[in-house]
Amino acid sequence: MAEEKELRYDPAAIEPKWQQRWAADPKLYAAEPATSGKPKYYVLEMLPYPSGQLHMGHVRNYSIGDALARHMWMRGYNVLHPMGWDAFGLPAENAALKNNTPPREWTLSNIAAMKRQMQRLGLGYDWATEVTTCLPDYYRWNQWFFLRMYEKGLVYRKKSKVNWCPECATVLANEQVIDGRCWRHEDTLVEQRDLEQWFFRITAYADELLAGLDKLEGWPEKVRTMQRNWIGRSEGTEVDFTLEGGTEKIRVFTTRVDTIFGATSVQLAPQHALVAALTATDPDLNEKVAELLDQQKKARETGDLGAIEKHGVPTGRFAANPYNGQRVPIWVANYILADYGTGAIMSVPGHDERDFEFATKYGLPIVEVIRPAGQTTPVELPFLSEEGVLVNSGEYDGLSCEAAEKKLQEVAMRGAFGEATVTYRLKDWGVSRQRYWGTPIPMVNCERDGLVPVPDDQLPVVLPPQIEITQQGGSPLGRVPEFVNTTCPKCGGPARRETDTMDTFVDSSWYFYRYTDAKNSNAPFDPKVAQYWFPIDQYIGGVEHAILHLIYSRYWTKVMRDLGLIVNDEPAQRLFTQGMVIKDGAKMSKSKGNVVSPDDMVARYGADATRMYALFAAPPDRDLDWQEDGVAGVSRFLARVWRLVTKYAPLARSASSEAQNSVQTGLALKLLRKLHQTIAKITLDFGGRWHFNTCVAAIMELVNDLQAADAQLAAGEVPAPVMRELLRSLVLLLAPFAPFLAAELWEELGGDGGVLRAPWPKSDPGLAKEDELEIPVQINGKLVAVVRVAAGADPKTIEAAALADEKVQSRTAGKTVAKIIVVPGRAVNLVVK
RNA sequence: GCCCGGAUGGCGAAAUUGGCAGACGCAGCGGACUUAAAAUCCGCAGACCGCAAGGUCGUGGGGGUUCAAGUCCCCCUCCGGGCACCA
Repeated sequence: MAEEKELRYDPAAIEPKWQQRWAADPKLYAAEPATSGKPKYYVLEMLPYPSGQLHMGHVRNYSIGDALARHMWMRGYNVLHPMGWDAFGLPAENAALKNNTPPREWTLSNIAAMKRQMQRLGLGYDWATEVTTCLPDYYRWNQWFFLRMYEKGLVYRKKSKVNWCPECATVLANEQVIDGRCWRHEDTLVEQRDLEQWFFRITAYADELLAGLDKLEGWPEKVRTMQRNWIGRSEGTEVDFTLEGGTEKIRVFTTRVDTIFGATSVQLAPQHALVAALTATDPDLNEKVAELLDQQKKARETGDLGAIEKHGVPTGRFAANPYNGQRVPIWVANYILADYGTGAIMSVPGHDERDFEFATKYGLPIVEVIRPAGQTTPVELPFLSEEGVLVNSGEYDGLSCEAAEKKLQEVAMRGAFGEATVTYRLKDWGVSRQRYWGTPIPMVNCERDGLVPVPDDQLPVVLPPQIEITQQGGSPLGRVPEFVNTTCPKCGGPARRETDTMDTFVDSSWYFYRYTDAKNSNAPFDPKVAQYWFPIDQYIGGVEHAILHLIYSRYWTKVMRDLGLIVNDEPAQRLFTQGMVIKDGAKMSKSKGNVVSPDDMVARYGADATRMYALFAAPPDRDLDWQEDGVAGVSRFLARVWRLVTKYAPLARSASSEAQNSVQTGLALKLLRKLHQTIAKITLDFGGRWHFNTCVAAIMELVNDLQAADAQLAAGEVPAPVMRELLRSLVLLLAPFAPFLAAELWEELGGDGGVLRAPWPKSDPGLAKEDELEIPVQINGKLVAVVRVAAGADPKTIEAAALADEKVQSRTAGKTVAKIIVVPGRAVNLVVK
């Protein structure tokens, strides 16, 4: 009875046992110092928000990273594999409102719960380097960076139109507004408000952020494209049109200055500064402009700005084209964006689709100024190509578009009515949040000295621990007098602290540097240590961070480099974005009711089976369809491994020599060959392709082969040293995917030092090579037979073998073999007529 | 509209350079073991025709290149994601 029990694979017994043993060995997953002499490898999964529960997306993300980390440890690398918590943010305040729990308490207990889940999953993190962004020893460095950036002119304050989410009761960055809605509240329309805000000058690095993308070859093309679009660099020309009957200039931005002789109107955004002046005396016009503004606002709110119907009103005023003095009407239009370019455009209906649509609607003239080279008759309008020559453009006629652009820019510069410019879609990063649970901005406002930075020796500006969270608007910190009231660091007089906190994306912009030196209380990190570990060798996370986090952290890296803290230009060498976890055709979410709890899976099948299924069900970059039956299947497989290894472990342990020294023929050779093929396949995949689904499949094949030979193995047909190599290697191959079972079986096989420090098996190409091959024989491209030939057989031998085959002979009898194609090692094809 | 992915059995998927389509797993069917069941083990399994031997068709659709196409080229459809009056 006792024996029978022992033969059952019982993850509920094995896994907690190893979890405890690992917890008792804090050095196990710890990185070694730079002096270790080993090559370094920094593998990082994106740190989670401590919501309280891991979801399957986390499990998948961390299973990928942990498999890689374990593999690299076994390959002898000095591995840094840390974990932390993106612990500031609004949900903690919402929870405080709902449950009357302080945000700090709520957050820290969630962290404890999720950490337990991670440990139960057997994820190999070095908890000594854990980073929790809501603790003062971390966020003081956010403040420190803020001050350094302030000194460098990278932080500034201005009153501006900002995105306001009524639900969050705070400002949002542009990056946090999706289709006019809040990124956290899909149903909540974002409002525009005028507020004094702190900004990070990310646009100062726009060009470098863009250029750097070309060098990030280890990043998915998709992410690079998204960032390129987001930065939205556009080269063009700014040109001043002169207001008729006034001195004002109307500066327009265009990427097609070569078409300027075709401009038949100037279009202003409803918010354009000039509009108010032009409409001041005309209430009727004023009302119409208000309508345009309203349409634009509505379209922005519903997210389909692109589908807005174009409306415009003529102002009755005119402007002069600076190149030829031509008089064109000034309109106000709802499709002109105030915050892009100069908020004013020249309308060239002959060569711009939108302008064409607008001009057609309102009966404005449409003039041809570009024509395909060599064509003598007018071209059909609108003609949108940039390949052509100028017509109807006075002295510039006959120039190519490209040449005309250069020439016209020069003329504008000389005439001081315009210049070549670059415009970006990217805006500066607004970081002020009117929330409590975030990093206090380290500035004070003195009645005498104005804005004064908090000196370094007064950091951190600590968040008051006890605060009543209410739904009142405005910054909660503003209602805490003992926080607000302070003295001016400059004059010692009374002053008020800044009460806004920083966007939580500040926290995650540099957290991965802190891991390298997490306990440092004198600096954010030691530059020498960071230099050793950076850039991150492999960063793994969801594609949803392609713009927000991944652009901010690239920016931060460049700023830190210019502050002299680091030497790398980019944070991560390689980025991997894993697919989503799907169930029943939809992304797992509470609202869809299709959430599978990792805890349930672990309780039912164990951590190994849960993790291994997450790697087996699909390649990591694709979406994964969660099917619980599949987890059960992986669990059955692990049980099979367990029975097989425990059954033959005594035999393997009895081996007194290495497998190389024993005779390798028959079954032993066959199994060793399969083993070495499997090692080669998996090792190759870890090198970058990462199709862990096929790695697991390959291990299954190996186990199937061993299982099929069970009777012969039991009869002792395979010598002990070979069994030892087979089983040990099997366990080592399994170790990155099923760490608990591997640890247990490694011990069972008498392996010492723990499986994580055991060297990754090496494939012997001589052993892996087949000595006989099956070659498909086709006739006119159709498979008719398979012939066996020696591995190195020359084409003649293969051809002869193919022709000798019975089926081939019967198919070719009485016919002419016109041609024989032999691809050695691959195929034979007979062309028969 | 533009830019990325993707479409292969009942299901998740595999095929790394153009060379046996469907590895591996799930679900299914049959068998062994068992009084029985569970567990385990062995076997079958793309579709259609056929008792069988065997044959025909088959990787979203249409065309093409090639001795040979899931894979390369052209056109189209559908699904997922991103961007979108950005002048």
